[in-house]
Amino acid sequence: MPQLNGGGGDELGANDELISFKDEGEQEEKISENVSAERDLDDVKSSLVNESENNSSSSDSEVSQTPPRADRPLRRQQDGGFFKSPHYPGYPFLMIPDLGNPYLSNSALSPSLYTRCTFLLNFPLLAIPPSSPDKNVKSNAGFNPSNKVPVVQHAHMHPLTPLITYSNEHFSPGTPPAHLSPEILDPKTGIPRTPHPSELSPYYPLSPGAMGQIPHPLGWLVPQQGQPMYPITAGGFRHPYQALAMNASMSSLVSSRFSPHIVPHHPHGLHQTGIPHPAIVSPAIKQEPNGELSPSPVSTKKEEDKKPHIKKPLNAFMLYMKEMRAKVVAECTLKESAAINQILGRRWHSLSREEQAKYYELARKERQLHSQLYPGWSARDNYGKRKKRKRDNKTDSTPEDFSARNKKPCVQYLPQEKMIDSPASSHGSMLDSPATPSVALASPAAPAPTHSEQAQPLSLTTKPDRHHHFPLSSGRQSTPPLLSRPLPLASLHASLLSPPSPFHQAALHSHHALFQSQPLSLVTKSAD
DNA sequence: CTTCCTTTGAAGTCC
DNA sequence: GGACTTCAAAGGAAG
Repeated sequence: MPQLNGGGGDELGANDELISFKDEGEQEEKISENVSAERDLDDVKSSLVNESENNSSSSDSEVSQTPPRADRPLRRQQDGGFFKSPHYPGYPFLMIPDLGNPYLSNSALSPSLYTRCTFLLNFPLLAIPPSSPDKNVKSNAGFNPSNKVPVVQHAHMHPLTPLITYSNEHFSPGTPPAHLSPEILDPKTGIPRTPHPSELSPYYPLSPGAMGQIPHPLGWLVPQQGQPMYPITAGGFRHPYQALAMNASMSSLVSSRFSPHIVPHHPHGLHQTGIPHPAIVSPAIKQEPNGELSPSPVSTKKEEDKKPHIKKPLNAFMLYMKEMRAKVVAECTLKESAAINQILGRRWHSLSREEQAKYYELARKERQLHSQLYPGWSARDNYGKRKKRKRDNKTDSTPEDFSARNKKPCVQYLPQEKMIDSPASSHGSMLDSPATPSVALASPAAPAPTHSEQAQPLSLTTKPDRHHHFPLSSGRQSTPPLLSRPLPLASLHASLLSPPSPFHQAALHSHHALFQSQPLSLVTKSAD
């Protein structure tokens, strides 16, 4: 359990330490790679175009390509993939695929597999000279080349803010009241108390003045207009969270902002705290999506069934996924979450320490808040709520078992290579928490992508067998990953697996500039 | 309609 | 304390 910041702002210092080592070579490497990437861009483009044109008669040697859907790129442009995710925090620019990154040249992706990725075609931003990312950021802040990029963005919007939301619909980049800073409940007394400065995240070093401008990191707690958004039904509010009590005028606001799913109108829909936290998913409500919450005649349900389902707080990776999914989906025609998640998993490993640290910090706050909202909640409460997942193939999984379980053979996937190791798997996720910078510093920068992936066979399904490097890590992956259903992963553009591009770094730069007093060396370098 | 897939991390259980 | 299990999100695919 990550401890709270012990030393008031120490984490910042820690982050600085983290940052100092970071990307010294990586960023330069990226830059140089980008140079060469430009050189390859034409090839990539032409390759992409050619294959896009020809993929209707895709080669039979290709890896299980799903039938090409000519409508995909067009449709995506029409419906606007980015807007599909209302929470998408986005940066005011596109993440330009790092064509020179090791994933491109080293990954399991064949260039011929770009076919399903249309981002190059969809994002004319690629034509923008990469010389001045900052300029691009500004100049493109309101530019929406394909109606896929959110152009309306609060100037001070925290890129990660929406991640805090348990449900997208709760988030609104409004201006939170300063009094809604994370309220700390004394775990013993249950009495709200002002959080000690050391308990506040370094990522939200918000002065009281700044609080009025920057959306609350815990967005779901903060409504538009700076009003608390806890819906209170009559007598429903009996949470010790007194400081979060809302005035009566909120109910109307809440009613308009919350769907019936979220704003239950009967006591059963409320968590025992009286606060319909977005993490709460009431089974009863789920059953009546139209909002008719009339007491079920079948009230014979067990008390447990009536309990709202309090979801687990999202971990760092989940938060990252929520943010990045839309981007990946927008950049690629792939829609299968399983495939997207593989990409995201790799990109996660490719994140720098401080980038991951942000999510770890957010996740820590999530857990903290979650534990405050639901003091008695335990992850165990949700055990068994889901259907029993089929047993992991890691245990006594024999080839027979595997083939029996899986409907499709994965013949096209090469045998799992032991060395397949995602770039950052060298320790990336082992970065438990920013609170333990010493551990994080123990080994050099995560990304160092490479050698191992260079030899990686043509398969994206080769999930890094971290076990080889982290015998202490979860045994979940103790056996080579087996793919039961061949996903068209190989058709992903390698760049989707790449670490954030310099443009992304620039976004982080902007972000940090807004939210941190100290500049990050990493972005400073990248700005060069 | 339900389950699977896939990812990482947190937290739970079991030995 | 290590190994293992479950669940969190997501949405297309498959049964």
